[in-house]
Amino acid sequence: MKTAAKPRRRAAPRHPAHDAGTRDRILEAAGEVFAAEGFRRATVREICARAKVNIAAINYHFGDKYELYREVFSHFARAGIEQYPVTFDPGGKPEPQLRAFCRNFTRRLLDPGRPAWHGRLIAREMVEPTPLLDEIVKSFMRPQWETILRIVAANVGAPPGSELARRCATSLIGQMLFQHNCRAVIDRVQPGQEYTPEENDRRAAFVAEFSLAALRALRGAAKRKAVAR
Amino acid sequence: MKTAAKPRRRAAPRHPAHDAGTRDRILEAAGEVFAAEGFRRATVREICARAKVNIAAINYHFGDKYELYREVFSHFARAGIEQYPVTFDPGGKPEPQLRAFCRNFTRRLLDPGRPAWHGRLIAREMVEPTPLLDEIVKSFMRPQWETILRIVAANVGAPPGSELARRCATSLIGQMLFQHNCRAVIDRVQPGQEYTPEENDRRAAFVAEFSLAALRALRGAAKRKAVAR
Amino acid sequence: MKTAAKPRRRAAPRHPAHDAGTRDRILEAAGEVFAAEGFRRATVREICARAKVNIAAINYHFGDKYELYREVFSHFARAGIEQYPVTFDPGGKPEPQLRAFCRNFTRRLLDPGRPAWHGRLIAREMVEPTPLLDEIVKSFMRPQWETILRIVAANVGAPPGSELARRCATSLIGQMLFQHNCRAVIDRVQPGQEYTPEENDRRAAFVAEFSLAALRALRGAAKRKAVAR
Amino acid sequence: MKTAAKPRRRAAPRHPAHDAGTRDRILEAAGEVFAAEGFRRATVREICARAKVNIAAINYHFGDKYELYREVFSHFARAGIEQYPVTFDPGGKPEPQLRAFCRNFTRRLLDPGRPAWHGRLIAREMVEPTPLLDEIVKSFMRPQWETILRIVAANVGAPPGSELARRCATSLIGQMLFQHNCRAVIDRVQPGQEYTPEENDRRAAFVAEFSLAALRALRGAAKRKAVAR
DNA sequence: AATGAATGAGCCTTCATTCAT
DNA sequence: GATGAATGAAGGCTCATTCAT
Repeated sequence: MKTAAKPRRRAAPRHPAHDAGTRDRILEAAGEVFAAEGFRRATVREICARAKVNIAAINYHFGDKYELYREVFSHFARAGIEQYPVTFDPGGKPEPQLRAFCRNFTRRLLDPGRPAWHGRLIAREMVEPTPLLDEIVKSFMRPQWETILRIVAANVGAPPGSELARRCATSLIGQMLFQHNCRAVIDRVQPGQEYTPEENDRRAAFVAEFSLAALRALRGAAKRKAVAR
Repeated sequence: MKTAAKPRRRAAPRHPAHDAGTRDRILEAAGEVFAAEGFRRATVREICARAKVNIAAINYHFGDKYELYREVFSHFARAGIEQYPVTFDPGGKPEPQLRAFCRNFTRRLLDPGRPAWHGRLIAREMVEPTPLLDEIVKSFMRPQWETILRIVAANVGAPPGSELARRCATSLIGQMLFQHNCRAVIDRVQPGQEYTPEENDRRAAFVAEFSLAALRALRGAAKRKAVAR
Repeated sequence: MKTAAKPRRRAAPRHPAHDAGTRDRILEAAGEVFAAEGFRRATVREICARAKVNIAAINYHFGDKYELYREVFSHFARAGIEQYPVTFDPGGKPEPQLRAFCRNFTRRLLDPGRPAWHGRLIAREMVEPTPLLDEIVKSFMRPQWETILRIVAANVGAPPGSELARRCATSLIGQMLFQHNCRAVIDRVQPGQEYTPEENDRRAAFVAEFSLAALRALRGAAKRKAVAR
Repeated sequence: MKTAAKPRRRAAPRHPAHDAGTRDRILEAAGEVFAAEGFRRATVREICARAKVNIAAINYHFGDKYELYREVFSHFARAGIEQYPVTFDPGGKPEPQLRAFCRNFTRRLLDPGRPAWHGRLIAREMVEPTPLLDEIVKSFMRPQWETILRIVAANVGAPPGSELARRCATSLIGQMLFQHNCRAVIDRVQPGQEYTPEENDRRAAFVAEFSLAALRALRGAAKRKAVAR
């Protein structure tokens, strides 16, 4: 992760379909390891071992560890978004949209499979930022954040740009991220947690209902306040 | 992080007013660095440099890096708890208790001062556990978790052991921890954040109101459901 | 000297004629240093300096200092045994066998050349044991000890399992090992020692004659005692 | 163990009979540790811990670790020699003298008690010499070596200065030192060894008889050779 | 006379990276 | 296109020693 230019970074390989993909195997293994360990704790040796490639392959294909990390991120970005989209339909009913958002967001964090890696990479990045964070924020988080803001805003009956909407969205996301980032503690304080898809969906559903209850109440309060004025 | 006993660890210095306390300077610097970087990323060299002591001083006073970490934790534990207590008064009103809890918990995480390091150490420990975590859970988190559970339970009208109470408490804590752990992202997505004591209290107040609204609604729902049966 | 498996240890290099063998240079230098200093006092820095390789090369090729040590041991074991074998021929005459054993054993300890390192490593291990000792005893010493016991037993006319044979063999080996392990003292008390191959053979011959005289006498005594009964 | 002069070394303490002897406690503990571990592996921390004195006490009383080692050596020299003397009586019978020497020498090496430390220090010094060795040789070993030579010479019927006598004496001592220095191996190859005083005396007796048998035979051979001329 | 505290050199190891096929 | 080998920086830790009471 040098700050200076990377003189030795190669472009994408000239013959991308060579042997079923050394490069792809690395991306796969790296996704796994980065998602599980974060950027810093992940080691290139571990990644190469899992990908069954030489340790120099990372440097050859990606330049350095950090560039690999970037590639991994954008490589899984598409899969993650396609599988667990966050969309806002102005004509749709607000509550189901929020429920869907919670479900997809939670799956992205807690499901063990590959498409979930993307969500986990972002979660990691929140806790342990790398220089990539700025790019992620610009290209990825901000748009989704706007979407979420609109969903929440529609539920709470306040403009997406309002402080109220922002705070509500923050509360909503915090509840879900906590369940992933702090799993080590949750599992110790409340032993016997399961992370089956069904149980994860129950978690998501609870967060949705908890938050919807809050949003409804706050919407009412906001209205009453407005009326009172 | 040896598993065997540490025969060489010293007790507190006999001449506490030696020269402003090398040992204390180390604890101070270590608190700073551990809170900011976490156990693994923190280096003893950095800590010693900040404390302006020789690198071997850590070995002398604490045995090794991990024992220093433990010591830092318990050193700031007292200050953190005294300053920002979490208590439950069975005779008190549930809602103010929850508001007080939110305020203290948030301060412990977001205030820039020293007594807040304790909260931050725990937050770090959640994201990047060390063997200390098991001890912390047993001696520190579990009791506080029980307290929080009771506060939440009193608000939602369900027994502290119920799944409902547990899920609500999880949601509550997640909202607050998120604001600390993911500050790097929040500050980028919502630029212009301030972390003055006043603003932190406002954050706490919002989480409290958001959650109280949810709890009230869930309490009603639970009751209605009970009646309906 | 980890107890766990060493996943990262490499097999012998695929391109053995790389540049005269970094790996071999390390083994050579390590043999030299370990034989001269013992495991603990030998430093990887010294070894790498002599081998003119980077200090991390040891980690790359062998995992850690202790694994290097093991490798050095077995690397020189073959040479040492092939060059200076210890065998027992049941049909052969006992006395020449004992003389040959003394000659080979002594050469293994005192000859300045490389094949003698093996004997010296074992001599070191006797004085300053490492965990490797248990392995050496099992895989290497015990078989040779049995051989020596049989040679001695044939000379003294007692079964190899008898206490007499064991004590005699111990005396025999002690005489030779002393000349290597305690060379520092011998050279000072009896200045002017030479360690030419010829002189070493004379040492061996004396130990053989000294011991044979003793064995013959003990054999006679044992017989007479047996007759007397 | 600097080679330069020791500027900070204190003379013996001014009030030697202060409190039952911090200094003596250090000597005692150091004897124990040095005898068991050798100079280099022994640590001042371990010694101070056993002596229950501050770690700086060694420096205060002895200057540095090496000077302590010297003091320990000469401190126990007297006790060792008095308890296990090596003497030669020109009028005495040679064989009992050799038996006595073997017994005393072996006790000095294998007995667990304090007076044996001195012998063990010397044995250590043989295997792992320090600069002290030269002094020991001059002041201590050489005289004893002469005595032993005379005993052996009287038994083998050759002049003490002869090569024969020297070689015989070397063989004799080697047998005994081996049993101490290489105990780690002996115990593994021949499990079940005991080191009771009685058993140690049996070891000594065997070495004596083994060597006496050899010496007698060599004496005869030497005579016959002389007659033949 | 004695000590707790502090020091600096040195050790083994790990890691991402780069060299030379 | 791919790899085994090699590198240098950095990290945690231990030790004998010295400082300042």
